[in-house]
Amino acid sequence: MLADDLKTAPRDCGDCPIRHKAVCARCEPDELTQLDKIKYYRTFEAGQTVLWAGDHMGFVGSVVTGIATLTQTMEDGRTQMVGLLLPSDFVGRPGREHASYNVVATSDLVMCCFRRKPFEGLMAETPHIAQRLLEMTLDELDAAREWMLVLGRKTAREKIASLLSVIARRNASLSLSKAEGTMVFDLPLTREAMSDYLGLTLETVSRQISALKKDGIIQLEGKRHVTVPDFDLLLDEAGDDGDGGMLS
Amino acid sequence: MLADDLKTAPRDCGDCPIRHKAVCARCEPDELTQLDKIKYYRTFEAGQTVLWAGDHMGFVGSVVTGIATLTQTMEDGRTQMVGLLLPSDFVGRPGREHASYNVVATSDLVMCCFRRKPFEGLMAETPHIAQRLLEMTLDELDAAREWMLVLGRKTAREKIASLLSVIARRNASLSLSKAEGTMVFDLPLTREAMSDYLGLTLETVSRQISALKKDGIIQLEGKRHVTVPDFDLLLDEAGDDGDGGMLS
DNA sequence: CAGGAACTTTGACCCAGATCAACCTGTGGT
DNA sequence: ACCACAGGTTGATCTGGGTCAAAGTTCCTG
Repeated sequence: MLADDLKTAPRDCGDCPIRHKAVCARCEPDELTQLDKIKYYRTFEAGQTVLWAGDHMGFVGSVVTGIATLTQTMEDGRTQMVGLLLPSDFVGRPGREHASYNVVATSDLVMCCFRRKPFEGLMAETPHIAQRLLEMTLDELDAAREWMLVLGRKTAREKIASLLSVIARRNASLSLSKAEGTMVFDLPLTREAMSDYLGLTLETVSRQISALKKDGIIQLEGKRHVTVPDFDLLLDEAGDDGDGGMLS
Repeated sequence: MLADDLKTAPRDCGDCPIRHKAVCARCEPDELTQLDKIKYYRTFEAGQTVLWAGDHMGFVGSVVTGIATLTQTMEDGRTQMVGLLLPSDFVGRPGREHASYNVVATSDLVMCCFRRKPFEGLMAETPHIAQRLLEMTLDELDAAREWMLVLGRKTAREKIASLLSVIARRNASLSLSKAEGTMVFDLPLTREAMSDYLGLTLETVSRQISALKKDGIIQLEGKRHVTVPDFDLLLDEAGDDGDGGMLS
């Protein structure tokens, strides 16, 4: 299965599914050629740790397919997820020797990696890369701040509804459809991972999901497959104002 | 008093107290001349709102002196601080028409503003500005993620100790001294602002500060002047591992 | 197809922090 | 000098979500 992934991993940037969204999105063909020289693919199985906080980082890179989590842990084991890495998201910080967070593959994962030193050199010469990275970092900062409101001020039910609406909205944008009306998707996270994202216990996550189901806000088939009959109802439960946080 | 601030505001970038830390830190003299053409100073009194979320933003800029807060509010009034803006911190997002957060001056405030459109143009031509902004944004993202752990997983006492240690550490870095041993500083925030930062009520903030005082972790003169006899003890209370989060 | 292991749900109980309320303290205005 | 008021403290009580415990589901693996 890993061998399969390696075989099906894009060899050519032209075929790459994240070509227009990743850190290389703005690159011209010649810049892409440069990047191509220092890139290589790595695959990870679901559950595998990509990086431990404090590890030396020889590379930076982009998630091509699959999902990974960025987590921080206290000595006594309390864990907080601080980022959810989806296809096109960037891992690592140019100029930084050591990883700041744990990166764990939640599903099978393919990453497009660049050796760090050459990448930093390329970044200094190629404004298109730095520009795109700035834009992506600003987006991540907005997402992190949005999440601070969720963590600091929302109730357990609102937290769950917020997470579901984020996942639903992202799924819609992948399939190029609007975030409205009936929506169907699969949860990419276990109850425990959700609890780490939301600053709750897994029992509370389970209870609140059951409650939303009972109230008809969502429907469940199995543990992971979710149907949202009316997206606006879900947004009401999340306590967000109407606009859905889409500012520009 | 406002007139005073205006008079004492630096007219020349050479004298500017944030020259080596702000978004202009990397600029060459000629680049600085360009920036100088589109810059102007604005002052705000303590308590004044600099920007409302959703406002049209005609400018971006840097905090020169004073302190401001970045907050997000839900319709029912629940408020979460998502950033604390200190001298040299940047306000606004290039390319974004409207403010995403409320910006409120916590103390009297002087800002160095740039008209947004010309600034965006300059950024495209001057890699030094974009480079520095990327670096600053990555630092803010790290700070936001650190705060997600505080909000999601720490107890009230740990939250207070975390906030105090952040403030103490920052004060130390301003006075170029090490963060260790006995430290003395003033709280730049009201109890209510602290509660908005930490996702607590102001009563809980007050109680936990009293508890830390009773336990000898801190001493108080008046409401704002804090003495930390042993910084390591405070860090223990914050639940942080020894390293203090200084990764690079 | 039995036996696990990982994940999930549900119930009973408890407690940290919220809420409601009273009072204290310092500062500026008239 | 007095008052008003913003900011802060402290007490009493309540409750949302945590903790502990048990059992149900799904999916492997032998």
